[in-house]
Amino acid sequence: MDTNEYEDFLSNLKSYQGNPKCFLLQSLEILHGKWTAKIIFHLLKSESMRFGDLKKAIPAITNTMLTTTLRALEQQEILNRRQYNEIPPHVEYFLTEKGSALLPIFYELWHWGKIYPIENGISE
Amino acid sequence: MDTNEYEDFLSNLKSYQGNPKCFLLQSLEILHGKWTAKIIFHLLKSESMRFGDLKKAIPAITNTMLTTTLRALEQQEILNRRQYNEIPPHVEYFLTEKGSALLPIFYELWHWGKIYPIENGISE
DNA sequence: CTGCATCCCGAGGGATACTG
DNA sequence: CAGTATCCCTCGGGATGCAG
Repeated sequence: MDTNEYEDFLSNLKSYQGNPKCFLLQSLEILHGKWTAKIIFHLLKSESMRFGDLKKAIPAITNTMLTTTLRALEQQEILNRRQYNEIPPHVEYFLTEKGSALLPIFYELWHWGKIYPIENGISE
Repeated sequence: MDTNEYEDFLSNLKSYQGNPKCFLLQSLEILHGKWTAKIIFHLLKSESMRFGDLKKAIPAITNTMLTTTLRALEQQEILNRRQYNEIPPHVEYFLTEKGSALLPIFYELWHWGKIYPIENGISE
């Protein structure tokens, strides 16, 4: 973690006066969907995954939601779609640089959750 | 950022095989509400705030949602409620240690959003 | 000032079946 | 294999009014 950068953040935080361009809250919107984080999570550890791989990794997700979420993430340039023109179809999804840069956020979330575990554990 | 801790995280990430106790995704649930992050955000910079202060800081929120979100955060021990038995009523909200520990997550979100700004800026 | 009660709405998400 | 097409429904959130 860059110390100067961190100071910058703190001073920005303190001086915030309702500024609409708030990086922080915008970033959070990226992760808002029910499945968004799970998909990014699996792509962070696997370089690239096919549609079916993601379905296997996240059994509860439906085709519709997987497609919808993937499309949304693609549009936000979090991930890319690589299509091989074969029969049967073969499509791979992988994080962009922007998507991979989410790793530190995931680390901090993990770290926080480890220190302050949730009592009412989430079942699924 | 602790390097050993980070290595731990990476190895956990790689070896994840559908483990239901996923700190990462549980932590994310904390921030899911529409107003949750905004409230924490304002408390991070102000030590303590009254109900009315939060309403002024987040004009778009309704009484109902402010109350609901505050109660939820209180139950999760993110913040505490201090009530002064005065007329008129006087209540203050402030982050717990657990709540304050969210700061690094907010820093990383801010940092990421600064590097990769969102084109279709969020209006409000 | 700080909230609760009530009623209401729509978007986000789910189920199922079908296709190139 | 990798999706579309439809239809359906829950529930998170909004509006308004009242109360201690």
